[in-house]
Amino acid sequence: MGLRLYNTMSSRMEEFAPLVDREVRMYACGPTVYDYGHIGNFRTFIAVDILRRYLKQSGYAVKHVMNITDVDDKIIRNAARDGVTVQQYTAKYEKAFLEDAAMIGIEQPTLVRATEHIRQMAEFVAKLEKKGIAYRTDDGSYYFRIAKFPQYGKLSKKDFSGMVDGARVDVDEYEKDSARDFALWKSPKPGEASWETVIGRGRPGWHLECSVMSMQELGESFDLHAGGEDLVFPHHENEIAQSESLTGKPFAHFWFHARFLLVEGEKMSKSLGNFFTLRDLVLKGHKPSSIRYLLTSVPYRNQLNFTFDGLRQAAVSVERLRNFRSRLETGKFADGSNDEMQALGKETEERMRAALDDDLNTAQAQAAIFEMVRRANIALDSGQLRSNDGPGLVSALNSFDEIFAVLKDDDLPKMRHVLDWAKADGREEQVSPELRDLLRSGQLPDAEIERKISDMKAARAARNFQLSDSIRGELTAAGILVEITKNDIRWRRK
RNA sequence: GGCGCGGUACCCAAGUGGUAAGGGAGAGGUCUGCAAAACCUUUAUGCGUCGGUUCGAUUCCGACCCGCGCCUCCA
Repeated sequence: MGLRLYNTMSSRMEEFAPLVDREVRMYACGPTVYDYGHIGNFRTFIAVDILRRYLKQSGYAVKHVMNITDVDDKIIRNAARDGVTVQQYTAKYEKAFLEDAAMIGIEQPTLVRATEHIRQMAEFVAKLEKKGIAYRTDDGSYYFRIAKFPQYGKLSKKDFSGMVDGARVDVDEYEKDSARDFALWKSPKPGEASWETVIGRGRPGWHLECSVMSMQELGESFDLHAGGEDLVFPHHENEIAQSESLTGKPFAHFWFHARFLLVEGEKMSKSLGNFFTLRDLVLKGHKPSSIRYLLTSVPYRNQLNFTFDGLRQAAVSVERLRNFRSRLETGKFADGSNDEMQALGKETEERMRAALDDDLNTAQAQAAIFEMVRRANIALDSGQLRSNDGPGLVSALNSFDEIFAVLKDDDLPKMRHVLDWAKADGREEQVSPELRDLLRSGQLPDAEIERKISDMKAARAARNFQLSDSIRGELTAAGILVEITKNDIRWRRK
């Protein structure tokens, strides 16, 4: 039993088998760094991250490459507008993107940048032109001649066979042989960035960069290519056309596409006022772990409705898991072992594996872990959980977290970092009271809290509940949650 | 218009030709000095609507209604 994935190319589920045994070469289309990343972007990147993590957990060596699109029309225009270089313009957003990705638990792939491959892209176009597949227009732009690639449309299932080739179609400023022919290389515009290359001055088309960089890093044929569903056409279709018409070999074997998310039931857009960057959400006081959890809770091929209610629910779910782990780690159990608990850990790991093998069904994997938590909590409550049972359950939790990455309680420092950024960036008015409130709990040092906790213990030993409660009140006000258990007091930050 | 996806309890959401995972919320309860955490009970004879196939359909087929995506660079 291995991983089965939906392949956009074949429109069906397929057994995933890499070209080279035990090694996966995958390429994911990354961000265009012209602004801060929004939650829609991160849904896709998290879906790819889940795939990457699960491949690793399944024993594959994963070579995962992602591009940073640091040159495109919008970037060039904005840079020209601001009077800075393309590099100066994108540096800020690339840095922000990488910080955000790390904040939300995305493992960093090997990064490749478009601006560092301009020469190779021009050479690629030159080769295509030599084969008669690319052609130059009077203004110095280059286009891909779709008529030369009969399979064009095979990924997006579009039929271009009825197209009349050679009929000259007028498309405002450019002269193309066919309206469908797409730009490989664009001629320079006055006042905007361009590069001098073997095919002349200009700038690369967007589709070209992914073909060139993926094949350079992973070879002419590789295992899997990922991106958001919107990239199926034309971006990925064009990559296939460019790459396969040049090499004559199959390009990527699996095509992995993440579905768009909705926000409060509607497509996210600035005009609807439901457009959120990751940083917007943190400034509203939402934890990165809540956001990650919510984004992983619906399988990647289903539409996910992102709501603030859902975000709060996700926070509670994560809390439940963290509480459970803390119970396991800090509790004292009688010696011995319990057969049911011994089996539970293994059973849960198997259920999670079966769920993820099934086209990364994250919802079912989560259901499996919660089932375990409930059953183990019952055993904990009744004293049936023994000292030898802990490790198996912790191991299942760890397997879960290798994929979902929400158990580590490091939200507050991450959120503080966003707060600092907001201050430095003049966005102080966007900082919500909720965020400020939350971050206060980080201000009391551990030693101070421990001291108050031992005061509480002393007061309780003397049955001075009034004093104990007032100390607890102070801690609660400072954002510290205090739990009194049978023979101990546990605390954590809100 | 062409191609594709989906409509499951108060909310989010998985799933199956044989009688509905999981999470959240609400209500009641157990435990507890109180609180928190945890646990228990409870909330869809029902899975958009209407037909059909079948011993049996939420699951397959058809029609319709509604939502969503792609169809010139938005993940």
